[in-house]
Amino acid sequence: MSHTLGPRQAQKQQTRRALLDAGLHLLEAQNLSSLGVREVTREAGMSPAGFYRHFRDMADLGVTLVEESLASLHGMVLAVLAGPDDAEELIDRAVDVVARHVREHRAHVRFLARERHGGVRPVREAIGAELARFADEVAAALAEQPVSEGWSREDLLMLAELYVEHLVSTATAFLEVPEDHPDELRISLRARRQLRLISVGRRHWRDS
Amino acid sequence: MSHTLGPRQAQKQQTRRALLDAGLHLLEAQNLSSLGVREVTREAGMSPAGFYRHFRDMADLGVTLVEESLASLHGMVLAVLAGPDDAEELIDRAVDVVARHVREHRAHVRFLARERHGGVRPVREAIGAELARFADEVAAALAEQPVSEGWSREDLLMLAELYVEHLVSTATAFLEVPEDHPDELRISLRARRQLRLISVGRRHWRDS
DNA sequence: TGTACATCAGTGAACGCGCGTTCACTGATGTAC
DNA sequence: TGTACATCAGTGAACGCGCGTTCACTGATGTAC
Repeated sequence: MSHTLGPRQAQKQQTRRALLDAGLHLLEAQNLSSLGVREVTREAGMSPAGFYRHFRDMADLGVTLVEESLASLHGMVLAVLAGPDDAEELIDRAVDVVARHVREHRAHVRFLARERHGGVRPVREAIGAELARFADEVAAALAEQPVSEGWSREDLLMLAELYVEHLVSTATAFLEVPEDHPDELRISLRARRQLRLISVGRRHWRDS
Repeated sequence: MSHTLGPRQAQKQQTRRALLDAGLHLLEAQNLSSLGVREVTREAGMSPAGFYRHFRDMADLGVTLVEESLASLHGMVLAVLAGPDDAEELIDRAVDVVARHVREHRAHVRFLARERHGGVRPVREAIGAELARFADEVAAALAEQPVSEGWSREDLLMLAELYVEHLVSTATAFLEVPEDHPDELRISLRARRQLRLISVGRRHWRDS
């Protein structure tokens, strides 16, 4: 049960959120490895020392951001995969879900793209672990689809990893274009076409 | 003609190289956006002020690194694509070329992966432009292959972009594993299998 | 070849500045009775 | 309900430090004659 927090805890959570939001905002224009404690607290409107009531250091704040960055996408993509069998429809829905996720969580997605190979080890590793988990779940979802009959666990995982990489690269392509820019359509179409090609390969995998 | 440089110019080039190497080395553990002028000059064994005889700022040094980072891979991949028609053989060679490139230019590849979505705009844009050019060249090379008969320019480009993304993600997968680690084999096998799947899709693209 | 002057890569000192972290503090919230 | 004490989120001052950039300099290299 989610028993209501006392005023003290509620205030603390609010400050914590302000710090995370301030960080997220500043990270649109720089890397975590150059983000400063004073910079974040200034943006959040509090004194520098207060930072340490919430996070040990910037890497700690970063790891928290990783956890919340992939959360919603996870569920939505898996829901799509559990949907209709029709390949075309599945592809369209998957690409739409990614496009929407980028539109609604732009800063989070940018953060993930930026820090996935970034210079802060704990954050990099957290992102890697999340994506690996995601690929496992996608593999499990693929296994449920009729097309996957006769596929080994190993091949399903390599396919899932191909899909996850493709999803990530599609999301980052959306990021490279300003919001509501006409190029968004070009990116969607290309992503769909690539997924269709992979889908064709999948159907003819065994008999070739 | 490459007329020999006088001692003065030769010395200058050597210092410049020392700065680039120092930067490259330091960037194994951090992002460009947190790399300092004093840090690089200290590593290169010279005084801070000397930096400005070679680069306007760190972004300038970064753009130089981008240019030299993709140079050798470019040529090698295109050479592979112009090679034998046999898909299996092509795939094996391509993956080997990537694996070798990562082994021989680890710091450069890490730099590209790290700064591709990093916080330094000119560098990010330089990498994006290089990769776009690379995709164009791959598309042109694909057009020469018999399998591509009947493919539109547009579809060839979307396929080329899929290949380039896959190449990049394979390269970064190699980076995530220590040098000469047994997992390198796992990554190679997975990459080959994924390329094979794409190749199957390609062969059945039109008649599906 | 020698001489007199020009160039310019790299130096070392200096500047003002913002950084991360610590500390004792304060006052609102929580708790025990 | 009221009172007396405990907790602890956020403050403001202080610290020592390394930063980017500038500047006048030096001495080796280049060039004109």
